[in-house]
Amino acid sequence: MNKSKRINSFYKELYKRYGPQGWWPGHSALECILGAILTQNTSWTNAEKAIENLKKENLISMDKLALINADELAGLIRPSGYYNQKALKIKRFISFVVKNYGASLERMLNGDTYELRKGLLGIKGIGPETADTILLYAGRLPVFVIDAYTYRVLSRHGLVPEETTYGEMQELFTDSLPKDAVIFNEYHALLVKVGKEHCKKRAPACEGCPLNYDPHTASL
DNA sequence: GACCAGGCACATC
DNA sequence: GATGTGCATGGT
Repeated sequence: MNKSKRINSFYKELYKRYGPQGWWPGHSALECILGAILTQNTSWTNAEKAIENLKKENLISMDKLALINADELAGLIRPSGYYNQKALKIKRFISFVVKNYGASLERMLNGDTYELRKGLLGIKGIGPETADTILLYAGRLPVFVIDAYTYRVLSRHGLVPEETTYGEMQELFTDSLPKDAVIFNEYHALLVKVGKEHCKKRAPACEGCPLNYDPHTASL
């Protein structure tokens, strides 16, 4: 079985076992974007607490976030960790949208995807994972998100070598799957799910993994 | 108390 | 190019 087929059958197997995840609908594009920044190297539950604080203050708004100062913002997003850094990241992102898209997320997300990705990567504090998360989850654009779970689950199942780069891994998914944001969303969510349950960082390779995937026989 | 959690930038060799 | 470090809270 070639690489693309493995990527496809792995998805089918995960989907069969865990079903649709319906992940991260988020109530708005802006909320998804804030979540993408706030969850950097942080559990989603902590990022969620920070989002709740912003909601309480009615701050999920381009205008409000443009006006608030970074220190006050930092205080509100404290539970997400790295709060001083993240407050600056959010402010820089807002400035980017104001400057380039007249403060309109819709205008931002409806332009050329490749150009937008480059622009997002130009913002200090937004790297490839965060940029792609914004494109996929806020923009519903067919861009595959690679994260720590993706690396771990795929390498432990022998689907890619350990040293695979972000770009290489993304290319593998992009070239193997239909270019569909819904599938990319589901697949990524399923990888996080199985990663959390059966592919923990310290545990020996895939102890108790229900997938029982053997890369040599490619039995999936 | 150590370790982990849906990263990223920057310094140094 | 690889490797190390700061950023920080909250759960296990």
